[in-house]
Amino acid sequence: MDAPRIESTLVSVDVLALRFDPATRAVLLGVAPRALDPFAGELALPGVLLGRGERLRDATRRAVTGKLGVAEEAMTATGQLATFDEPSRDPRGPTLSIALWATVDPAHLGGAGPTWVPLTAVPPLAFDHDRIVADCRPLLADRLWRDTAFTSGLLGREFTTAQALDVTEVLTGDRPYPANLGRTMDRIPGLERTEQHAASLPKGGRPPLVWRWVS
Amino acid sequence: MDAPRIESTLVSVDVLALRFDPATRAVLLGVAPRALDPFAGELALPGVLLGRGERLRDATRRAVTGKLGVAEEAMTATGQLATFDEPSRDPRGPTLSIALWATVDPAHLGGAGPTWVPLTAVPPLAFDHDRIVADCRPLLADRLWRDTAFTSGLLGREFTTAQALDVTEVLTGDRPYPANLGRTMDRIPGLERTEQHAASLPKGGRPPLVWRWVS
DNA sequence: ACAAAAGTGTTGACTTTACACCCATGA
DNA sequence: TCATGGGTGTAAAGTCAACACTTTTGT
Repeated sequence: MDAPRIESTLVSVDVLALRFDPATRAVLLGVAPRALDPFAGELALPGVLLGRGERLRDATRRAVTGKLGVAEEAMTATGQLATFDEPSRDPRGPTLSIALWATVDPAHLGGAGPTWVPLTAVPPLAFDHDRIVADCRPLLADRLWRDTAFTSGLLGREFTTAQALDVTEVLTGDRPYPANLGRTMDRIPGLERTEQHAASLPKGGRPPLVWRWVS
Repeated sequence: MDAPRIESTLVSVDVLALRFDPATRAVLLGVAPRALDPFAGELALPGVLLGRGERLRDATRRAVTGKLGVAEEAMTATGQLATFDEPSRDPRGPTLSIALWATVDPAHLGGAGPTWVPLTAVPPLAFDHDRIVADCRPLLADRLWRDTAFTSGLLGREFTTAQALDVTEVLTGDRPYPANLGRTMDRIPGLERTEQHAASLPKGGRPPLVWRWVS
């Protein structure tokens, strides 16, 4: 807090960019092959060095647009997860890593395809990113249905019960009964069940309800 | 994550150093008057600039021993809370602040007295430290009885039901029934009720049970 | 004995979980 | 009309809050 006596730390922002894919019923994590020296060519979380005076949210945006090639408008929400301070995590030297989540709306995805891998089957990543993903998974699960920014960012403004079931299953590890999840969602302020039903599924079956965020 | 294009951010570590005082039945926050230029003389959370390659826990230790004059052995546990990134929070320039908690054992307190203020009545602090304390309060309350390192650090290796009631009241805002808190504690792994009873209270009344951490 | 404060047992309300049954759709 | 899968209602199980009552101390 006083005069810097030693050279200050580098701070990187590493992002868990998430989107839900209704077709494969999976939550996908955005990763990109590294362009430069350490771990060049290997997959890694999108990350940037935090600029002086830069806000975490802006750095997150920079990482997702720059490294993943996702359009700015596609980013729906962001938030903090945790900080990783292992000095050896970057071979170039000690670097603090602040992990954040960001949700991406598949509808506004540009053409250039970043690599999206299922959150349930993340391949080995560069640096300590495997550990970051592993440590942050329970934090993400905890946010679902309790942090509305996160939940609505992931599911979009409108979604069906079936999609809600899928997302919950991926993040928490088990699939709730549809009835019970419906009651959970009924208790969430700003979320309402509509009269609409989604287009029915290829295999038949009753078409699911559509839910919508209002606030 | 690549070559630094802009000057990197300064990172400070600001600590919510907490101890429980059975005599006044209060949770106390350690603060210290600032020695140097910005806000000199005003009270502030103990904080230091994070050194290059320094671990957060070490910086926390440095802040608590250096700024509060608390002995190294008195620090019982530490943990992360949140990161504050408002660029204008430090008049000297943009500085990231990582807030952490640390628990201090009153038994090992040195002679030199830092300022301990009740967590329920924190005076105005320098920088944005008022905001940090306000934002972190619910995070602390959430950790009680769920994070054993935090809880045992705050209450010590042995404590009475009465003290547990007091700490819970300060952090959560209302005082549970002794019976119900006892049942909550029964469910915590590593915590056991002993056969001992504490010395009785000045005003009379039944002496409370002693609880002890085992693991 | 009385007041104070902690501990015990129990009850009712509420929440969570589970499941049997009903409905809507494609094949 | 059958298989598929979501929706409804409900009942059992579990959790939580409240309180009457008992126990142990100081005065």
